[in-house]
Amino acid sequence: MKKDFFQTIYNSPHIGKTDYEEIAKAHSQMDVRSGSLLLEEGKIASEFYIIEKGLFRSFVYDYDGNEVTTEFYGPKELLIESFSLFHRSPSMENFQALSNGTVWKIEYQLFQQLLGKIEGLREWGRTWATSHLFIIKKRSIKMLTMNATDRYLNLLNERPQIIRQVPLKFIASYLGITDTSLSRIRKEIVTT
Amino acid sequence: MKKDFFQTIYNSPHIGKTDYEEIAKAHSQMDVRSGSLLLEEGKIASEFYIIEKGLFRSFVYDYDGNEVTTEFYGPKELLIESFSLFHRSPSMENFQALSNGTVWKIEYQLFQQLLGKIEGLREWGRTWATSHLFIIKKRSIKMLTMNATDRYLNLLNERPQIIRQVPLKFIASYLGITDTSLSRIRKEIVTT
DNA sequence: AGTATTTCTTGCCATATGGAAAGAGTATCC
DNA sequence: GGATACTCTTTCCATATGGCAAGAAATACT
Repeated sequence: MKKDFFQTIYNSPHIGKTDYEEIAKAHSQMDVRSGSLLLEEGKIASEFYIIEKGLFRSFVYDYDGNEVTTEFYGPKELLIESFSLFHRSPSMENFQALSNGTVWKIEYQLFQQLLGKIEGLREWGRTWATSHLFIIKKRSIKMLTMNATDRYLNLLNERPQIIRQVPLKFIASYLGITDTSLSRIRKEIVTT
Repeated sequence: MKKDFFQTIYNSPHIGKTDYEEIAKAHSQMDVRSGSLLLEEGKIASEFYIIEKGLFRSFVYDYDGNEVTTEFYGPKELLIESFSLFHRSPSMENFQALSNGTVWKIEYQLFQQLLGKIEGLREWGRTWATSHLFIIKKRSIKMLTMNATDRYLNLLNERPQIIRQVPLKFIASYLGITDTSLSRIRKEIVTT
């Protein structure tokens, strides 16, 4: 059921049943084809997405114009560039579908209206923001303190399905190395 | 004037004069000696700080037990481990004074009360959270896309006073390299 | 099926960074 | 003023990672 899906996503003890119905109504379903972009660098995000089905990634361009994958996203995760969305400023990141999929989209204005009406949703937002901050901090610390092999093993452990479904070059740039190096690391691991 | 200070910190068009008086009253001044810790890993943050004077850093320990500096903080910046504070969970980070200084401290409970009373403060909080998220994302992208020399030059450009005042080993661990490497990089830059 | 495209691996060599240890320089303390 | 503890640089060598290019393997297209 549609309502249950949003209850899982916007999970908070202070959001009531009728609130979830209103939240559900504010989202619209959207099919996405593999490779398509849901947000492009430089544009202002006017909506965000909740993934129902499929695999996605966010990426930026480095100084040499190479794509650098910053995160992978799967079902029940949010595809949101919060700074661009809430500050109405150009996005730094790109969102791309890595497979065909289905997402639930919600417009900025509509979400702001819900935030104004539902205190529990504001609370959910604070929790999301602090948790997300925490996750990004942890990732950035890992980038600093672990070597490439350990980062790969860590990803393999935490998100095995990513490794299986995603082309090596995206995984490599996510780990901060070249696809050549990742290929060598894989070989090393297999033979160990 | 004390109130002006907090007006600069919690800057928001929707916070009134009397609100700022109440906010100012909720903070207490505290002198800090160089080297002392304001928060330790594993403890639950029960307060946060606004820096009036002095230089601070946050750091974590890597798998080998080495300290890794995650950020530097100067006057008018917040020393806050938001996840620990708002989720009442053990802190991942440590806060340390790198010089003698003065901070304004506010207790969790007191801040929660202010948040409950002042809508403008909640709005300020949302802005702070999204901006902070953005800053950390940018930093983590820099770690991925720039080499050590460029990261050093970038820091030198953005926060020259850090380079002048902070021991090289802290800067090195912030950049994700050893002090030996940073020393070599410095030499290379001077002769170029 | 057959061709084109993408993905992955491998080899060779260059460069960046690390680890350990020694020594020089600087600040601190009594 | 001298002892002590930091701080920073330097050297030697080891290891990790990158760049390029070729080829193999897998996948997509018609």
